[in-house]
Amino acid sequence: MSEERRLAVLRAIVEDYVHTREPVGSRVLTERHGLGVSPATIRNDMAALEEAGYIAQPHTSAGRIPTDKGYRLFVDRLAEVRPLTTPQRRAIETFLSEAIDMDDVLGRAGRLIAQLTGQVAVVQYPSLRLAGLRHLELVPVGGARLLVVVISDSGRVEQRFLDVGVGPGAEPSVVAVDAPAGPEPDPGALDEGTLSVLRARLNAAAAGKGLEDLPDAFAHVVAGMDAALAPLARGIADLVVDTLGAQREERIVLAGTANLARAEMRFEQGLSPVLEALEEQVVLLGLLTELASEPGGRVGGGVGVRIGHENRLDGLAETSVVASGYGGDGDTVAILGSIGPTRMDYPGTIASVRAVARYLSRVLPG
Amino acid sequence: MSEERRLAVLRAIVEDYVHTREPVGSRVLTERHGLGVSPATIRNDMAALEEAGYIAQPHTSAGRIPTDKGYRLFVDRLAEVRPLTTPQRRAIETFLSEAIDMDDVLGRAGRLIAQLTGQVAVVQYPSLRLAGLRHLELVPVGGARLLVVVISDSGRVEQRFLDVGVGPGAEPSVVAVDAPAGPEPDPGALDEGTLSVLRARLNAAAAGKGLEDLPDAFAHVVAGMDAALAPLARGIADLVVDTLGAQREERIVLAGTANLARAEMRFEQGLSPVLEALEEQVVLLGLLTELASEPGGRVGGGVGVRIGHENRLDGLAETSVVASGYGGDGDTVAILGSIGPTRMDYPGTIASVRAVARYLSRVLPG
DNA sequence: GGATGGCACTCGGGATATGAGAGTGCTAAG
DNA sequence: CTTAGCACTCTCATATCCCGAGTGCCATCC
Repeated sequence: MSEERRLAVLRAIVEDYVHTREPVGSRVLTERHGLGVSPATIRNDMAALEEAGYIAQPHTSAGRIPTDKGYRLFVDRLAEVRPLTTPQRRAIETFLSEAIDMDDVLGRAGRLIAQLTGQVAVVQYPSLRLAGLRHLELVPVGGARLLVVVISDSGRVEQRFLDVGVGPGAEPSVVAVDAPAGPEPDPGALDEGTLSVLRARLNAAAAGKGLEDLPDAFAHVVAGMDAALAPLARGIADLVVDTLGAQREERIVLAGTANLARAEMRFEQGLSPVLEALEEQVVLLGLLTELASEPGGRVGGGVGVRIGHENRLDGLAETSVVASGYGGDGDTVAILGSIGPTRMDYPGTIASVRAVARYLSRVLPG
Repeated sequence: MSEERRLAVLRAIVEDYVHTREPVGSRVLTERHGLGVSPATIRNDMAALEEAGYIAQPHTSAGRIPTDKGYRLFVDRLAEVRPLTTPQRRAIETFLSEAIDMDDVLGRAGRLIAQLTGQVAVVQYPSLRLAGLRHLELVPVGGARLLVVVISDSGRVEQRFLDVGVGPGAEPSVVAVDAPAGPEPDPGALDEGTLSVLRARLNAAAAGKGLEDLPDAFAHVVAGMDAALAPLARGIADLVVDTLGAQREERIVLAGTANLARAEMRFEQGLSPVLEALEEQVVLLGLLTELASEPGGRVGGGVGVRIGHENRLDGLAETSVVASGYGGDGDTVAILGSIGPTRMDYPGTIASVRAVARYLSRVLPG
């Protein structure tokens, strides 16, 4: 009862099950994989594997299927890395290099992963790097609202609404819903001249400053201002600092949700829980972050794998997540990955995720 | 065999079927709706309605279900408008007014519609209004790429990558994939000084100009430039004009896809075709545009309804789309809507879509 | 001691039969 | 024009059966 053969049996079970989607019995195991022993022998090994919790049978007298634990062993020790083919790599590079802007890059990355893996892809927007302010633009928009556009040195662009006339702070209060449509005579300080002054002073104050120096620089500007303008200036300054300092970016893009409905993806519980989990972007984001940052459960190349119940989310109990960080200079600024049934092609998925992550890291603004 | 009663029967069939999701027979029709006649009478009416193509029976001796044509008649002439309750309106306003920026507004609008209708929501990003250039920012990003940020007078912000060192034009060519990661010594004209000059001149040239005057203004700048810089300047100028002039914005956001998997939504063909159709954003966008712009097939308040096969998309043959334009000053700048099974609550869906569209129109930068 | 062949046993799932119920169309009468 | 009665049709749910795949165990062999 050699240990190696038992592992070989487990690998064969995983590969066969992933391929056929049906519980695999001792007979087909000996036939389809060159194990060189009889079904009876395999049965003994399978009994041992089941005892150890690596495989299970859906019901008595059916074939065996791998458990989460079995997949885990497979991923950690048995899976052979299967690098992408050169044409595949080339296709990735071509497709991504055609992107027109950042949104497009991430959208394409998602579609790419979805297509390569046949599963759902999830791509997190890169967090705003801690970087200086490159330009601040103020645009008045309908009513008493101001659009504050922040462009950082690293090339990130963020927009925020600011309700004027109310107190400063990042949380705008409820806008008056009864206000007539269209621009109205500005009650306060929204005329172009004022805005120009504000914009010029704030930009000048921020020029060349690092993020840590911004609050002081802005405070100076605010202090040297008319009493009438000071509150507005302070509101803007706070908003900018807040925006630049916000570490995590909450947006993620999904792609390939249609793959969930494909016949290959029969989930026991149906796909409602999965779809619901995918819509809980905040939770999903937490999962990804956790996954990318934990030292354990990772395979080569910075790719992390969470299998079945290892995901805390109930909705993803029947799925596995393969994710990798990506980012400009080797440090992870965001995460992207693929989500599919636990019965997935792990080597292929890992290779695809890694390839796209690497390419993104290379091409993204550092 | 009064005409009104026949229509009443049709209305009752639609309402009952929408409610119970089961073919409705003559008996329950008389019981649940106060029609005041016997089942036999109803049967005669139903025979006539079937003859006219408004209803059909899934198989002999089952109840009747409305056809697309039947729904159409219902929507056009029989549906009673059912305005939202005041608390509902208030919830919409509160939830949307908490949005932090444009992305957030549209995301919230989508989730709102999805939740109100229990269906899939689709929200198109507003097209870039034809407006002047407010500010142009140039940020060098890793390698030979330039990030061009365009802020228009109307508050729209667009970002585009531009590969430098290659010809001008909006289509960047394939970036060299073998380039080492990280910033490299700029081969051409990407140093800060040069960029400052370019930015200053281009911004100055554009100040106060309308969109139509931009090309000329930029051409002047380019003409007065060093031969070394002229190509880059022209590249940027072209990109900006192209970006501002692009009429249609391709992005849309979806929300509530999880609703598709709910038990209430059993589609004959399964949901694969639906999910696939939803992923074809370009086609979907075409559908929405068409829907919002056609004069026919609209009900009150600018809301358009497409029922079943009226959608050209095969994947949406079993679904109806309820959509409305929205936009700042009464003119439609983008579209939003809800997609669900043809057997949907039309009055409720129409009311929800209209309410959100109206609120967005009122609150969005004009 | 591990590998193998034989064998009785279990169980899921497909095919078939059956019956109940809902609904219809038609006809004749009010 | 409406209504009651009636024979007919068809779906769906239930029950039953049977086949085959697969197992566990035991005796045997190398």
